[in-house]
Amino acid sequence: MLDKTFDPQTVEPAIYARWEASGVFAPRDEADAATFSMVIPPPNVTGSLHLGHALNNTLQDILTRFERMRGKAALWLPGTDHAGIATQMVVERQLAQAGNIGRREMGREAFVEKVWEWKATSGGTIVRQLRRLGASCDWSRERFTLDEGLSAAVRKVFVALHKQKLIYRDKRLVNWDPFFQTAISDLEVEQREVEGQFWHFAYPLEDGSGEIVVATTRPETMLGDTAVAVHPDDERYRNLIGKAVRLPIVGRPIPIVADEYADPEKGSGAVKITPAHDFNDFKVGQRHSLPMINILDPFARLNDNVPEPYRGLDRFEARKKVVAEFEALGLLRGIEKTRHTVPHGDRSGVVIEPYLTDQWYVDAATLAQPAIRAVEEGRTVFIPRNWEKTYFDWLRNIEPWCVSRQLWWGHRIPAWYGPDGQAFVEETEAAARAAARERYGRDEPLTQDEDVLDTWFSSALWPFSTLGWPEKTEDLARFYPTSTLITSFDIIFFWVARMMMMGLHFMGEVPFRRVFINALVRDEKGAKMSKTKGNVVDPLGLVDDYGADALRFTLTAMSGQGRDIRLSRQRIEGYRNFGTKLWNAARFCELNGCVRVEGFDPGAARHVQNRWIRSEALKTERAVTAALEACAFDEAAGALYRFVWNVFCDWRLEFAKPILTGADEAAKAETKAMTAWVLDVILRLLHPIMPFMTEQLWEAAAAAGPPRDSMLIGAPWPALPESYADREAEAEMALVIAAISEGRSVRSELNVPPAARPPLLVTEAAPRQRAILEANAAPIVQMLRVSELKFEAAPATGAVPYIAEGAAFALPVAEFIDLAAERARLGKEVATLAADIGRTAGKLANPDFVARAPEEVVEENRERLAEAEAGRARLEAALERLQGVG
RNA sequence: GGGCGGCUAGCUCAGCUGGUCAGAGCGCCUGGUUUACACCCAGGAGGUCGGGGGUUCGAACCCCUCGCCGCCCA
Repeated sequence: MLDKTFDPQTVEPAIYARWEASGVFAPRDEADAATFSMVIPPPNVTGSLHLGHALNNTLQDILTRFERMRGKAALWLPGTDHAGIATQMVVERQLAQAGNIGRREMGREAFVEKVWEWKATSGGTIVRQLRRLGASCDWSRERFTLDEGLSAAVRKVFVALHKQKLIYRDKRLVNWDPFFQTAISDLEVEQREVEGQFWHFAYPLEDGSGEIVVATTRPETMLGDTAVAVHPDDERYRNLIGKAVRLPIVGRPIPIVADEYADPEKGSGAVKITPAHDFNDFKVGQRHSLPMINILDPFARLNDNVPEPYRGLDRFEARKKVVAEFEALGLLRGIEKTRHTVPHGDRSGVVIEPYLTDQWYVDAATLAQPAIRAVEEGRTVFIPRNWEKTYFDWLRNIEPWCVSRQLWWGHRIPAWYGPDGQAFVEETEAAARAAARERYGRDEPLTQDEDVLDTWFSSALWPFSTLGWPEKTEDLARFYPTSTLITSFDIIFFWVARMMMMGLHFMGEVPFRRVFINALVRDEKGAKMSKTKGNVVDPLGLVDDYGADALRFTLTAMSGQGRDIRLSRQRIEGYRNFGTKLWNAARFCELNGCVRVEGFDPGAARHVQNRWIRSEALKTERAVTAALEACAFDEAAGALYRFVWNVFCDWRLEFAKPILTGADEAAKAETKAMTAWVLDVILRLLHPIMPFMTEQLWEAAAAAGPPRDSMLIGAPWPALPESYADREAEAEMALVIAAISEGRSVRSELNVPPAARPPLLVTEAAPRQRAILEANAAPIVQMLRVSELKFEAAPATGAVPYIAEGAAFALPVAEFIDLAAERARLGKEVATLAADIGRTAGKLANPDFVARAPEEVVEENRERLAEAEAGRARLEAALERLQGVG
């Protein structure tokens, strides 16, 4: 016997444990089964579940469960990402809080050991949380980007790309994060618009013949200036090109060069050039072979390349001092307020410095070409398609990817340097030694590169490294390329594009056939959730309050493409109620003996209501299947919601009641069996979205009737035959439903007391309609709360007429009704019909419409007009009779 | 500056290839002891589909333009 309500708190974890123990999360072994595979976007080991994860993983789980039920060998491979900077930061902070010695004092080896300790105890919280959500991933294949196998893949890829000259070491400007003292990639830089100032500085010409004014938002960089640039066509400065200015404070003479980078329209038209600290200036410096003077240390303090009083100063201190000194020298020509964009580290939040260092780069432009083609040719498809544009834009303008990071937590770069600085890039130290011996003719001491690789470098290999590459594993052969990737738009560049590049390069095939980009979850006011704003909603709190099923259904129903999700508790409550509704429907079935019958053939049903609900179930199955195949998750949820609540509960079960209490034993037996069958179909169709409650109900229904072959998670998807469709039954029931609905409206609008039981008169009906109404008299009587169904003309006065599906009905309720109310109702009905008639007649009166519109549309309008006119005539007649009475 | 998305009932959103397309849920209002369900049932009110222009026999849907709002890139 089912409890009064579903109790997710206790039931869900127990069900999950049973699923997990049963081994059903692993792909089935059958060799000839079609495969479905998907890798999880690996969350950071430091992370905990937020709503974005909840949505993303719910959708993945839906697909996995769907395909598993369809009999495919379905693999959803989980894992986590070592998240270089983030993890290092977490552990450093923890060490500091515990009063421990810092990372640098501790040394690399000891620190990395601490991080592993941390990972063992606190890492992977999120993986446990995914279980609470119901994620049916194959935990036996769980991976971590720093696993031995994945590390081997990283080394192999790095070495191979190096030998192919697609990875190289170069001295270039990087985005330097002074907080972490590491280089970061372009993508990890956030451009923030801030209030700033332009300081106008005068640089005296060396020959004393005047000055040239430059403006800057970063005054301290002037200490590293090595030129002033003017536009070659700028008349004002033409005669100064080739001359020099004496750099104030520093005293260094620097040349005035002609370069188109200088914009005559901006400021004075002259621009100071600091090649070692600005990306544009760097290019100018290269064009004019200017010296590049690095004036910063890794902490963004000024180094020994600046005058003594500035050495060791923080960059912002130095800025103030430079401005003060210019002012003292009488060379400050003005200060102007401005809004400008300043690069900030996305993790550290500090201002990023362009910084000249040696780093490893991936030749992304070359690797991007096949990645672009694959999407152009549709070998990988984005859903929604619009995102392809974003993908192309980025890949077509891609810059070299700086992959080295000055961190300790990550994959150490497999490069060893000889005494002369020669790099030997090999998968192992032994191989590097061998290579060195070859070059030097003897063993020389080698030192390994101190740096590690960008975390995204290992994530880029995720779709094949997790399947065992570089080993030729069975999994790799079976599951690569993966079927679908479900992820969020914000990592199309970081991750999706890079997986495409690496997958194509090393596997020769795209890493996934489809990329579904899911929505962004916001708070109910539409704001992006962020820790700093404090509006982050913890999904597990919602799971505790409403159950995982309710949260999953909510996220799914709201996951429409191209729109953000604004999540509110009210909404979740609504879908929790939906679950309760289903639960109660199942209780009804149980209470009324709607038990599954061995060998029951829905196709052989005779009773119109059973043929009808079978036909409706078929439509729903088709809609849900098509929606899930197309990743239209919200449509699947919507179709199920409507079917369960508005068809099955609102109508089917109500129709069943008179049969179940009636005397027709054959109809009763058929109705019970059909009801149980439909409930089973519902449970199966709904299972991917609401796995817990459906599993529970599946088990409960197994108490009676034939035994179950498996848990619901392993049950086959209902692929119903087309022969279950029954247009005739649908049309019949449409009339019955309309007769009841319209009749209810009449009663309600005229305030007929609920207890009143007038007869329902059918005053006009086609012979077929008459037969249908006769056959369905029982449910109509019960659901419309009338005494009986009679086929006769309405009495001259006091019967309230209404129209449904072209048939005319009347309720003789004269004694209850307020004539004014009835007049108002009829008046309104007539007005509605008149408006419709006006619109339709107008169309038909238009010769262009009749001539140009398709014949079927014209015909449809003719029928519509005729029906509306007939209805209006009847209601007007009624209105007239009423006038007579009133 | 370039690109993308949004602007439909009080709120959150559906409306797929132009022709019952003006819808749903929540909220609101009115009824309800119909033995599955008040996390419910029945009924109802609410919108000139952001503004303007155009294409078309016909536009929430296509085109142009303007206006806000959000995001991405430079």
